[in-house]
Amino acid sequence: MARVAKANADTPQRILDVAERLVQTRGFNGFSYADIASTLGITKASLHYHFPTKAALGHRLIERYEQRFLEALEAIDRGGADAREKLRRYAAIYTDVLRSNRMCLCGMLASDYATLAKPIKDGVKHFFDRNEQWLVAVLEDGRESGTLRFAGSPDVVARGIVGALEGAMMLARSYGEVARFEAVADRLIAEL
Amino acid sequence: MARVAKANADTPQRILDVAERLVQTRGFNGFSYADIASTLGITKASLHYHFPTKAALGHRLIERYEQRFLEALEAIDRGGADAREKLRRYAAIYTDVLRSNRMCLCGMLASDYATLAKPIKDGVKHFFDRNEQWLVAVLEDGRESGTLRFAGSPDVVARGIVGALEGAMMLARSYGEVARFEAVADRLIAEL
DNA sequence: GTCTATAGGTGGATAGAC
DNA sequence: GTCTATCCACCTATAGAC
Repeated sequence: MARVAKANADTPQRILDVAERLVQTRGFNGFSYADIASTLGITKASLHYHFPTKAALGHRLIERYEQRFLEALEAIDRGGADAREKLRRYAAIYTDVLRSNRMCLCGMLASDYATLAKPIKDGVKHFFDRNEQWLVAVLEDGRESGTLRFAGSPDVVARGIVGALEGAMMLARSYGEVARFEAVADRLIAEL
Repeated sequence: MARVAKANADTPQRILDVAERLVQTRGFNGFSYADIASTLGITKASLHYHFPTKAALGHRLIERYEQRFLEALEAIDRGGADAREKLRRYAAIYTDVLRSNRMCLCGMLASDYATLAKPIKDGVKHFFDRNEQWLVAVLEDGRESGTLRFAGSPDVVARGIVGALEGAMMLARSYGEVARFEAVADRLIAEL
């Protein structure tokens, strides 16, 4: 017989949910196990049972985030949109994150980079590598089909897009103005 | 009679120098008074004499950083270069910071934004406001003189430039590749 | 203006009962 | 798997001698 639905998801997932929000809003050095514990109503000791160290928690956080991000990119690919519309949907992922007053998890970790453990550093770079790869494919497709027009290598353009969206996101969040991000993102895509 | 030159600059400046580097590399929550003290060979108590609280130190840090940044912009204005060359020199400021393995101080503080005291938050926004104002003037001048060509309002373009440079800087620093930043910055300016 | 000493709190992390 | 209790290192900050 199927288990009766629990009111709460399993504890590791709930821990990751809270930790993810904290990293996205306060940075990796801006929260503690005590913050997560008090939010969930459990003790710090329980957290350490599921994630022995903060570095281990951070590593799992990044794995899950990338996994979900890649799934979102695959969903865009399955949508059958043209290259320009794919870029719009890519930017819309950022907009959605920003609407909840959060930064991109990896954008946040990129600024904390110097203080992070090696596996987390590698996770951050891997995330951005995958983003760039996806964008390069979209840009090449768009250029070939005549949907997009741009000078220079798709590689540099892709890096420019990721950087521009991450940067615009960080600034818009400081001002508390999502519209700031949207205006910049719209223009960025319109220029291609 | 002139004072004999001291081997060290006055203590407050030396404290600010060290703290600035720490914020630019590790973020505001990634360093402590102990880090500054050990670097300078003085005690934490002495630091508190010059800067009572960490927030006060951060506030002074941002004031000094903006002051120097504005001086650099004035130097560009005095150089008599055309609008495009002014943008190149603007980007070169970022490149120089990045070469010393640092992030922009305010870009770093923007990611720590949620954890900062109000005066520091205001300082961050003020810094970016001034950047945008300067860029808008350059963009308008470039458009009128025919040196630059771009669609949309100078305001949005200016915000796009600041965000793109800050974001590209943060990513390039994670990869430890200044060239990554330069390629993106060059293309950004070439597209105008 | 810099020191010693310390307060009072919080950080990540562990041992062992239940 | 969660708890109580605890460790110890570190945090920001202050008091008071020199």
